[in-house]
Amino acid sequence: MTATSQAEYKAKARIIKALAHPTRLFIVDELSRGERCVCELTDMIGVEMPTVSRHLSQLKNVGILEDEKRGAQVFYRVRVPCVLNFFKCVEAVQSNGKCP
Amino acid sequence: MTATSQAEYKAKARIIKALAHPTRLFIVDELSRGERCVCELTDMIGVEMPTVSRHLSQLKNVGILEDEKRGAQVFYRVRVPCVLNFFKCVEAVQSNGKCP
DNA sequence: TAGACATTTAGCTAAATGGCGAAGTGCTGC
DNA sequence: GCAGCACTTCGCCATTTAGCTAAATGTCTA
Repeated sequence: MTATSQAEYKAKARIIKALAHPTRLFIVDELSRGERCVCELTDMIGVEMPTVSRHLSQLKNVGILEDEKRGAQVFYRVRVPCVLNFFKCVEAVQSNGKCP
Repeated sequence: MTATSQAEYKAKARIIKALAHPTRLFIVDELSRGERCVCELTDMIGVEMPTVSRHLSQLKNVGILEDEKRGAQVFYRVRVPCVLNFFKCVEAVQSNGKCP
């Protein structure tokens, strides 16, 4: 593995890692149905707002989500919808191995 | 988020987490071109064999890879090819956000 | 059966991660 | 202007992760 391709795998891994957490997976799934503000997501998830905020930052920093401030609230939405395809493939891994 | 769906997200996150590492991403990419034994992969990657073996175990444990022992060697291959689609989507995240 | 090779497992350490509460920032409405 | 809400950042701690070396397991061949 060359130094260059090593750096490329690292960059890609960083994006996948952003999805590799139950709470962040829930967030992406929920936002696939439309934008939500941080407080709405916090109500749905069982953790404190600072924690939710940090999960959202991670997803935004790698480019999966984008945010928009409207008044005192910040609304998040999915910027790259194809990440939702991950769910189907993950289900294939979980069950029979037959890809969709 | 109900306890049930929490458990489901956790199970899915575990699979995605298995992919969320540069070395494991390289392994999956390399095995997409055909099976390889542990020593071949170790030669390509710049880390010790025990480390490679543990990466392989993680990918196998979640069901992404399967292995076959032939003589003294163990060959690994991809069990669920659709995980390769992740690469294209990750590239979309990296660039313009346009899904493939 | 002994020695060499391929792989996995175990034990250790350093670094990263995820949670919390407290504190800081910024907008809104009184 | 200040009280209150929405959100982010900070500092802390517990847990997990990834690497290493050493040791264990399994296979082949002389």
